[in-house]
Amino acid sequence: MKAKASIVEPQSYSISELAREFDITTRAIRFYEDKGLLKPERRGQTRVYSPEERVRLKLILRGKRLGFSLDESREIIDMYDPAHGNVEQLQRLLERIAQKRTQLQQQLRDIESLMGELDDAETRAEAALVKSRKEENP
Amino acid sequence: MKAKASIVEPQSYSISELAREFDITTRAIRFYEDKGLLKPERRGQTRVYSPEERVRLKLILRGKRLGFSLDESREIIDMYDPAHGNVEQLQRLLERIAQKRTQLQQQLRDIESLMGELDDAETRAEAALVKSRKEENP
DNA sequence: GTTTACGTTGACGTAAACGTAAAGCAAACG
DNA sequence: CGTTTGCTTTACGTTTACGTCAACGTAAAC
Repeated sequence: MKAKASIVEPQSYSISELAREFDITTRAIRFYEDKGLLKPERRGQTRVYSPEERVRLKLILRGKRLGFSLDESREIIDMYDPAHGNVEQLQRLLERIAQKRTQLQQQLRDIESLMGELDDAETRAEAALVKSRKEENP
Repeated sequence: MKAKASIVEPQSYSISELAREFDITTRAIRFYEDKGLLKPERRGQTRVYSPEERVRLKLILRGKRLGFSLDESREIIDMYDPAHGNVEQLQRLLERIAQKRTQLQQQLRDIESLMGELDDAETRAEAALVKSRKEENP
């Protein structure tokens, strides 16, 4: 029993719709296609994006937020699709998954420490602010 | 009562020592200096790095792991130093701290979801691997 | 005394990720 | 019918973050 909300997901998107939604340029979207990360259909000349393509775009942008290159994002996206068939490839896939996980764990640690330092910096800045206000209003 | 370990921290480092330690090139280190992220002293012509400069380098590299540009890393590093004096600057600093925190929280969410997806992908890949092995050894 | 190691300053090259016109087609509007 | 709107391809430009020589200095090692 899946209860869908009353907002129906569009079955297709234009390039400028996607650009507006994600606040990027159409140039960027075409660039991702050039690099093999997107493969929209064509209605004549014009690009038509399916909901699946839209998801791929979201994954690309999430990758960017995490500092991934487009090649890295492509690799990650490729991890979702069917199973790459043979044993060797599957083992390489499992290795890459493990590597990515390790990298993400490092990023988690980096974020934690940076968060702590931001807290400290904030504390000092607030203290300095109070002091600064006193000096300006003695 | 602080009990220091028996390993004494060097009081200074050469550029190639730092390059080896962090597995980067001396070219990169000089580049960071060009961009104003490092300011080593000089013994004659030669650069001499204090432990503090070494920490700054570590912060730069942590920034890179989080996908920050050098400009962003410089901003973050600048958040640590004395208090920038006047009220306006302190308020801008507090704003930037808040912004960075928001960004890091987004990164945390991104990592969480990606971690989950890696788990799924791993599960599927392992299943496909078992199946693939059976087919090769029927 | 010269090879070897390590350092220096240019200066040019390059890969990634787009930005920015330029020029053209195609439907839709007034 | 002309023009605005939206899309297309082609192509050169730009920024970031270094890589890669080249040519030179200095100092220890053989």
